[in-house]
Amino acid sequence: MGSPYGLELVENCVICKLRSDSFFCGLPKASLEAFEKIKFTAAYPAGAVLFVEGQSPRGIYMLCKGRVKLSTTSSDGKTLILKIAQPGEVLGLHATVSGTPYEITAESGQPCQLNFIKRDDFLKFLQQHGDACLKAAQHLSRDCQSAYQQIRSLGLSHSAPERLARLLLEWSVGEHAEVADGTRIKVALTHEEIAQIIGTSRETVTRTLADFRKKQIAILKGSTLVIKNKPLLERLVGA
Amino acid sequence: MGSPYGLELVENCVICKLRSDSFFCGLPKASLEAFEKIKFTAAYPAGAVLFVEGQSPRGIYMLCKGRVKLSTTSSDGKTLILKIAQPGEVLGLHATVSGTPYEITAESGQPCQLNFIKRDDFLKFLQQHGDACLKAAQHLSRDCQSAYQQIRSLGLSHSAPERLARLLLEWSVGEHAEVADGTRIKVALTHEEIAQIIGTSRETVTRTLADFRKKQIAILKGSTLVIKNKPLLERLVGA
DNA sequence: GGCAATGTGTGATATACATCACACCGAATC
DNA sequence: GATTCGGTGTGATGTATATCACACATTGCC
Repeated sequence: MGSPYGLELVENCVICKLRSDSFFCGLPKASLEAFEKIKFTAAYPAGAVLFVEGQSPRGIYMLCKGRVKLSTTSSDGKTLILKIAQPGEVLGLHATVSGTPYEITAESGQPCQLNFIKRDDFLKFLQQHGDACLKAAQHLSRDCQSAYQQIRSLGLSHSAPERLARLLLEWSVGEHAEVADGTRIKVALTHEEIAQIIGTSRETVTRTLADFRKKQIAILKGSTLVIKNKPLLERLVGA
Repeated sequence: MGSPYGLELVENCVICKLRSDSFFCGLPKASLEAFEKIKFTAAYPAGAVLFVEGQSPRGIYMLCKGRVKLSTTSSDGKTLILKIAQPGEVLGLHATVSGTPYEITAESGQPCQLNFIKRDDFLKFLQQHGDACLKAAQHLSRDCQSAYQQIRSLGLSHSAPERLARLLLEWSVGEHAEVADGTRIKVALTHEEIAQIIGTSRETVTRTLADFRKKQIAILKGSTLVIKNKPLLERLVGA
């Protein structure tokens, strides 16, 4: 019973402590047991590539633990990050359901535990378990939503500061800690990666962050972000 | 038996000539009859607003006939067009499935026939008919895909000409006619609307089209687009 | 310790494009 | 036939930001 990449593997979904309602594992017992039968649990190191855009879909990956970077790259090497997937998200779902190639690339940002399910098995599973199929539809809806949100951010904002402000605000609704002088958030991203999320250059991110710091709006130091003046951020996005 | 807005309404899905596999109406008989029971067929004039971003979801609209413009608008009035929906597409599906507000606005570009289904009825329908639920998942997958495609276009391209070229190429894979001097395509969009699709200004679209015309790449005259040099267009997108 | 490798800070320069401004054109409408 | 009105063509101008170019900081590694 090893623990590869420092992860404690949980093989059995029924007794798994990572379970949450947003997971497929939130399913009733009958479906969960069927899920259990077709899944392959595996651990991946940081930097592992789960699938690459253009590949035909092998199946879905359910993220139990860790973070996975979803991105797309242009022919000239420019990269755009679509999102950083959190535990509970299902990766490769749209490609698997529609049967068309993955349009995005998935790469683990840190050691991860994932459940893989082969496409055929998964489609059969969806056909036989209506509740699971509905869950799948809900997952897809959420993917659509976050995609639309990013389209808004890229297409409707006039400036890089605006997009950065929008990103910081998005982060602030997730997990964070309220401290005396603002909201503290953990971000494990480089300026380069932030640039790839908001579709700008690394230098612009650095400069804009410097500007935010000078204006006491928000301070990013190492991997801790402190938002000091949320109202001002909200003004920046034109809300 | 009137024909509002010049449309011949088809009330019965089973005998409907508009049916195609991509529709919900491609379902087997049992499900189709259930669908039939809960749907409301209606016709809308050009310019009718089906739903507005921010509204909580009333239900889905299945587009039988006509074109519907899906867009999103920023607080300062700038509009971005996500897509022009074609017959067979289901509108408002993600919001209805996830129960979150519509993030987009749907407006008919011409007289349309639509089937409306109330959210409660639709969710019950999905629960009871696994095949329909799978279809819904497939629809959502396709929505995701087209959203990702637009994200790529907005985030990874370096210039407006590149994005316009990409759009023209997208159009050329749809319905079109091969003529002596190129590929002829119908587009019922103004420069303004094209600008809103590729996220640029109206003037830039006009100028870029003028440039394409001068270089004998593509000519847009009225509502007919003729692509004269497809390879060159492909070079522009960096393919 | 020294030495890569990786990330961050900052200036100078060039340029694509938004924006403003206005002329023009065709199609409705009266 | 005149007149509005929505759409198109085109010039002038300003600005945000990409890009290049380095210096500096931090980390891990031999």
